[in-house]
Amino acid sequence: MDYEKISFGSGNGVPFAVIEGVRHFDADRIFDCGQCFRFSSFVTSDGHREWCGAAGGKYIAVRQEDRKVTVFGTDEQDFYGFYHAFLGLGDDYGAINRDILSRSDNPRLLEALTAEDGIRILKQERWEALCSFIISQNNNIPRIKSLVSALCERCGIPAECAGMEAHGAKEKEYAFPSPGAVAELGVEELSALKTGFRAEYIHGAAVALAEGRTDFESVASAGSYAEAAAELMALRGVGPKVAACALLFGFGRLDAFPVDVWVKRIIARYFGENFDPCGLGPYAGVAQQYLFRYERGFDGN
DNA sequence: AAACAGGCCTAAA
DNA sequence: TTTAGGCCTGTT
Repeated sequence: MDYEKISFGSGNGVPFAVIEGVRHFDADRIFDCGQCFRFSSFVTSDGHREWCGAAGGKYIAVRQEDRKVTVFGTDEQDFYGFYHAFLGLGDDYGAINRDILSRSDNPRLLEALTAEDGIRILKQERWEALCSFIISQNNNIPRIKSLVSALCERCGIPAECAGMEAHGAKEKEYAFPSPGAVAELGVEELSALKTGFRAEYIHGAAVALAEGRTDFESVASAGSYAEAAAELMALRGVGPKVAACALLFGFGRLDAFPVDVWVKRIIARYFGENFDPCGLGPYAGVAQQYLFRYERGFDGN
């Protein structure tokens, strides 16, 4: 495992978890690589930079000091119930990196992995991941963030954030809304949130989930990547890229390999025409994130 | 001002 | 089966 010890405490009425001796964990790279849209960096009054946002029904703040990571806003029960997996701490990135490198001698991949080591694939909630990436199409990241945040404020239930003002929480913070809540909004209201042509995609997916016509359990237990992706792509507005992102970031399918314009460029330039992501093995999606972030570059917002 | 932003759908070869 | 346009909206 990639850490030595986890302990818990509380201060100023805020519970926290402390992960010590972490390796392959870089909060900046994790939260600033385009995989999630609800976290932003915040500098506390005592000068600590943290990544803060709502996930798992609560507002949390992640602070990293070298090999020590503190997660504010979670107690032991929440932590093992959600945030441990959310932060990818159940995955062994030392082993993942070795596996990736054992399958490819591509110099660009080695370079990217070396430069971007510390990225971990967040295990986000399934619907949040799917819905967010439906929204992402033909949008840039700042706008995706603002649309997702508008949606949460419009119909998400309040996220627990007591005592978290010192970590950048506003008076009210909101969890990502359930499919039912989004379905109830209707296409009109979704449109009013400036989601544009995606409004009917979002609504259709929300209804399919709420009615159980699309079943995430079934997607999660699909025998192959292709089957899982096909179930998601039955939804209007969900193509190969959005499905891959949902599976990678929401279902823990680390073999999912989203191909967007950047990755297309990377493949063309460094890998060649007959590139097959399957060749990168069961952690191809992790490799994709290394390559993607290395190529694109992020500046921390 | 025109082009583009982490795609997808539809129509047409 | 593959390939062009068009698409809401906002920013540069």
